[in-house]
Amino acid sequence: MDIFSTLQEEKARLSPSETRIADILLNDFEFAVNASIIELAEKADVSPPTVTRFCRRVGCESFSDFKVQLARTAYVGMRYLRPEPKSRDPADVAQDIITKAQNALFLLHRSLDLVAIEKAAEKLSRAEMIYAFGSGGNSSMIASELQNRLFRFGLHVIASSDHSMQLMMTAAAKPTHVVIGSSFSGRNGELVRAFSLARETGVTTIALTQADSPVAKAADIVVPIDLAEGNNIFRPTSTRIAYLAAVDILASLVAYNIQPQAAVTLRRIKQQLVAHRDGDDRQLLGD
Amino acid sequence: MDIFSTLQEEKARLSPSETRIADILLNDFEFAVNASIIELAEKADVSPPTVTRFCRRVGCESFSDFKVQLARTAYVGMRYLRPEPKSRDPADVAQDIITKAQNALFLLHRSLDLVAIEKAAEKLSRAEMIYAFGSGGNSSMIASELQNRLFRFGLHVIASSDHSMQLMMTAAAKPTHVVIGSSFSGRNGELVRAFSLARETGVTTIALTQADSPVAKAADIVVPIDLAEGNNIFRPTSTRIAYLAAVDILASLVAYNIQPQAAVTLRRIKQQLVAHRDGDDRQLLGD
DNA sequence: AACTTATCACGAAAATAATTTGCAAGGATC
DNA sequence: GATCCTTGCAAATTATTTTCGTGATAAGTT
Repeated sequence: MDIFSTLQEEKARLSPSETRIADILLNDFEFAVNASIIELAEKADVSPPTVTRFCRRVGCESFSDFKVQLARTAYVGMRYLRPEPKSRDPADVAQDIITKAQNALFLLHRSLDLVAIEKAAEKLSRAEMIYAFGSGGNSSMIASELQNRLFRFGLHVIASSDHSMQLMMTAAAKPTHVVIGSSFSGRNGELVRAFSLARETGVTTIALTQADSPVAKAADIVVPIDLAEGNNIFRPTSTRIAYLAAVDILASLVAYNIQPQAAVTLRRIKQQLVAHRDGDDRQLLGD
Repeated sequence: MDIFSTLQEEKARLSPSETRIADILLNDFEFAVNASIIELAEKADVSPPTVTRFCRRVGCESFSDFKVQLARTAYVGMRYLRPEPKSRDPADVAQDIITKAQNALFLLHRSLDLVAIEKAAEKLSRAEMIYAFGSGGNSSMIASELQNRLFRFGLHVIASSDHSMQLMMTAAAKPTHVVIGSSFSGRNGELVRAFSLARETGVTTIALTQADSPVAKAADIVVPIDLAEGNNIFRPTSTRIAYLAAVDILASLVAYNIQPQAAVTLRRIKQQLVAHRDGDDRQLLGD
């Protein structure tokens, strides 16, 4: 699929010469994408045929195919090997943040559990009422985001970041309702409690959280979001961007599921907005 | 710098044969990155040398350099030319959303006004009080995000998505305060009013919005966020991801500006959280 | 223990394929 | 009609792959 995963998997089984080639890829990637097979071979102290064999080994047709694959994944998939921003220069900070965000999306995409997300979309589409829970700044944003996205399709959603309210709402929920909760850490004890309560009443629960975490274990359907380590805890945005994208995918699937109803509601919302603004209908739905 | 910008710029000056090559790149990009120079030449109905010349024209050393460049930018920078998701299959929907999000980040990075963003960070760092305004679901999220990020550095921030409150707060603001507002459409009339009011009192105003829009014109410092067309108005997330990344960059710069103070506050917040949870201190700051 | 035999990694050289260069013909433009 | 640009042809160059053979290591055999 992509070279770097393959490299990771195959690493152990590589021969000494091949290992030297792999090292060059990891250490001097810029050189590797621009080099010809001969230059690469020389630098790795191997013969060109060995390079060709290496390419085949990691799943490419040929050396040129290999270079294309390399260049393609590297743009997003590779840079996270780069540690912290080089300097405090705004350009570097920006570059660093953008790269990490793109990388978070890349990793999310790779690890996405489509079956779970489809199942979740299915449940949400049929829900008579949806409760979106989350706390702590990040997850509360995801909860409002769920509300913001789903009400547009004519679904009934209420978001809450208030533990007590969450419990009361869950207690009042019926089996035709759905509770969906987000927890970046997976250790939001109050959310676990709400999920357990829901389970007693037969209310379906969906969690957007780390796999195998307490929150995940308490939910019926888990949409796992596991990003590799290295996310600076003081800079949560890249993780959050991954969550947002997951919500986006979920909401889009829900929209497709309930197409006609969603279209009508969206059109009405849009008419309101256009009338309110200056008649420009190419603008986003919601400022 | 990257091929697609060059292509955009050069497009008009290309000869007929070169135009045919360019068309293939745009229409059948997958073919183009995998093809050899001969295959590409055949498909474009030109001779291989013409392809080589074309590569030079768009700023590459050679054909292979060209392919690397192509593969490199294309992964994120190109796919937005692809219209809608190919199908409703979850995998396609996910791929489409991730690609668009990455692309939004790519475009943001390219068009970022670093000078403006640095100036904004400067003002925010020194502000005695910060008001973060935004409405409409998307921008209100950005406003809370600003609050969520900046309070962690020990700054005094209050976010509001309520027009009347925004006006009252602005009226009460002092010249040492800063008003920062977000508007995706740039046409939030109430925000324009708040900005104008602030200007009368000498309060600095910062806008995160489309360049040259009414909101932008009303602000002292504009951090323009202009993403190319083609963002489905029913799916605002990719635009919002760009805004979030912009906020992230802004907040990081502010953090660097006020380093010691920020570090102290962050540490205290973290202690609270760790004590409250199970002592695991590698988790994100805020769930 | 010594001797096959098989297997594999690897490089040299040959064969093949791809890419570039030089040059000339055909058009367009002034 | 002169000039410039575009383009393709063919040769030259360069890059890549294949083939084949060597040497090393491991496994089996006497």
